[in-house]
Amino acid sequence: MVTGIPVRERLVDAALDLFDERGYEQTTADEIADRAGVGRTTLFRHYRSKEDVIFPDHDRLVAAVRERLATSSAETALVAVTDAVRLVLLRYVEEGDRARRRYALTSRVAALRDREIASVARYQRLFREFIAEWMGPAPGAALRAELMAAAVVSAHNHVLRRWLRRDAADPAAELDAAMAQVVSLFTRPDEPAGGGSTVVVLRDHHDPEYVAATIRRVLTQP
Amino acid sequence: MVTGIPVRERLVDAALDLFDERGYEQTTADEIADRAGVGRTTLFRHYRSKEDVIFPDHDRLVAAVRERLATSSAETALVAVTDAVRLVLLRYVEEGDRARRRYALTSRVAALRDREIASVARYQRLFREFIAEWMGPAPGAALRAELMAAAVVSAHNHVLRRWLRRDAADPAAELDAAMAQVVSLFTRPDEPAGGGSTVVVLRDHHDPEYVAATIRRVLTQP
DNA sequence: GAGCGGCGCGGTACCAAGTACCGTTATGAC
DNA sequence: GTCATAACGGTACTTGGTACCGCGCCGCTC
Repeated sequence: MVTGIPVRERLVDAALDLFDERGYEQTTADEIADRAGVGRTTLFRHYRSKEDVIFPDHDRLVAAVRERLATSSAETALVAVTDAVRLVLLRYVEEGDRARRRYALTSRVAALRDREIASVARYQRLFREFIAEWMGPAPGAALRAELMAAAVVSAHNHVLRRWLRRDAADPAAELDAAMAQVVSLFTRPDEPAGGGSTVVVLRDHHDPEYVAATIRRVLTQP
Repeated sequence: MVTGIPVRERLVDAALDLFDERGYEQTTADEIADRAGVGRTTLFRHYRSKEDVIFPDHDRLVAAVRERLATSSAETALVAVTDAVRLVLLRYVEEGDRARRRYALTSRVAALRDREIASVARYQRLFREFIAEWMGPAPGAALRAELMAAAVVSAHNHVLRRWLRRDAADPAAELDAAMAQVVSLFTRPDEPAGGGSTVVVLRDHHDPEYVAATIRRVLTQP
């Protein structure tokens, strides 16, 4: 082969192009392999299935999330959760245009949408288990953990979709704000009932202006 | 045919039995049809896919949920949501043992678990759209609606799983309690800040004792 | 009772995803 | 030069799912 572009990349490009041109179901694995200049066998050697070609390595990302969650104490649990979910968001954002093309496909093709949802559910499960362990065996904690995990993932999805639709200029900041809202939602009832305390979780290397802006955003749109 | 049992039922029983005996992937569509005493064509005439055999008519249930949500005003929105999600729970509970067998399968087989998750996501989408419309175009409402829809579905899943594991004697009551917690979670911040108001949403035909018990449960395990 | 139209069913053939296996080629170590 | 390894391609096979055709059964009409 003349091209220096790796096989995996060529396959992804070929698949995305063909899915756009002819639709997902109408595109056969042979055609993808042909356009990428490889055999059908090679396609399935690199990707487990036809869907897998356009989905990133979720397994690796799930592992990264698990790792980030594992390195945290009880005090830093919420920071770990926020960091971990930001990890996922940034992975998408790094993909840039490719993530947007995938989003356009998942919006049209039910099979791909289901696949995406199943992937997200794995993150949610991770968060649920982590939060449940963090909350301990108190009565009602299991439900609270499940609700909070769902909220975390939903916040992520919300911001991600906004970014995919080009409605979010600074997705990381929006995620921080959304996560702050989630955290406040689930920690407020346990507060001393002072009425209106808000918890904001941020990474440690933001500049003060950014922190101020984020806090302002959280407080002005509760 | 001698048996008076409908074909669809025979297919479901055959599929569940075979999945238990040999596992899901190891069971072929031919075998299911054979055991049910019909041809392979007939199987795919009644069910769109091999998975579909053991999953209930989600389409019909989704339609029922949509219908229940549609018949509600702004004041009764939360009651409609609670009723609708209870509709889904009770549909599972009515299935009884069959739901439990399916649960055992979805716990083992990744493909079936993904399928189940995708189905649940459709309910969640319905709730999200309904709640978003109910909340209106206020800033931050879209996120709040998404969080609340996720919480509603999670509450349902939590109770459902407890019932499937035989940990819930009265799933309807538990769902009421869980939903009350969800509603309070998302309505408390808008309250006059009196500190500790709890909203309980119940069906209108419960007897007073039941109402009292539910309220007690909600207040004692916040 | 003869015809007749709809309906549920079975069989065959076909398509495409995914798997298993084998042969080929290139690359690099010794 | 030889051998080992890894990546690739081709062929054949299994299986889920679709399309199509033909058969038998039931009820209806005349």
